[in-house]
Amino acid sequence: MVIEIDFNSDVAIYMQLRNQIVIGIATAEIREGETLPSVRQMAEKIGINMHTVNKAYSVLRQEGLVTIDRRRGAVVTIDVDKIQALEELKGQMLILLAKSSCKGITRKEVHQLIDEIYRERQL
Amino acid sequence: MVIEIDFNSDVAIYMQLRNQIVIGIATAEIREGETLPSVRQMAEKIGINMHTVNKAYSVLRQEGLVTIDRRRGAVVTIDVDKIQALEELKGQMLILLAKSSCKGITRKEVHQLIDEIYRERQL
DNA sequence: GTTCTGTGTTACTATACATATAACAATGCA
DNA sequence: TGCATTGTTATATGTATAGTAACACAGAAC
Repeated sequence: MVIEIDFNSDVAIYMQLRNQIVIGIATAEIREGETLPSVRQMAEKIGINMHTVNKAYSVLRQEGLVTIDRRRGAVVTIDVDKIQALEELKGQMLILLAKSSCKGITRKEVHQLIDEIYRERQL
Repeated sequence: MVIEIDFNSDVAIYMQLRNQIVIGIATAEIREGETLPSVRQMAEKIGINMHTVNKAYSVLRQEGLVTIDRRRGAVVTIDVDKIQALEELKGQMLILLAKSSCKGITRKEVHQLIDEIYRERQL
């Protein structure tokens, strides 16, 4: 799994990493039960600090996507709480849609964009 | 326009304010050409610091939703760059969809949720 | 014209978060 | 046992968030 960090982005490094791992899990590039590289390995691979990787893994744990264990490291273990996930999605989606609506993007275009993303990324 | 801030949220206050103003513009509760309350008025109304409001307004300016002028304050002036808006939307939507997909939310459910949001909030 | 009020802006401060370095503690293997 | 690898803790530093106080400009009131 290739991970690319944009150091000029205003998105925090640990968040960029978290996002790409989430995408990796969603696209089955990383499967449930598999172990993520150790914080040191991952850190060296992408040229950031071990601690920043640790933070990303912690966020993933808090989001119920991995479990962390001193022996095995971070294992992809999805804890599905669909109701909470839907609520969360709704709140964040509202903000995205509102901004888009201001910019003249229609409901139809949003639906098309979503299908496009599912198709392109094989979600 | 009623604005509510959750001081226990992990979302920054200025971002919560920005979000609610974006929703206000999207739902035409605030129309193009109208002026937002002055930073002091808004700050007092919702019980936060003037400077935090200023930050929210600055973000809105950077996003091309308002223009700021020492005389008139913050005026809703939408600068439509649809191509850029679509690109931005796509990037953020991908992350949302990936997370949702991990949690077992289907493409169909996403489409339904979007229609639900448009209906409920009259976007 | 002068004063007063209201506007955003700037300077400065305190706190929290993001990121990094170094040392630590626990586990597993040779 | 001794070594290597794991996540963790302690500490430091730069950046972002949020706040207080003082400023400078524009317009209204007088």
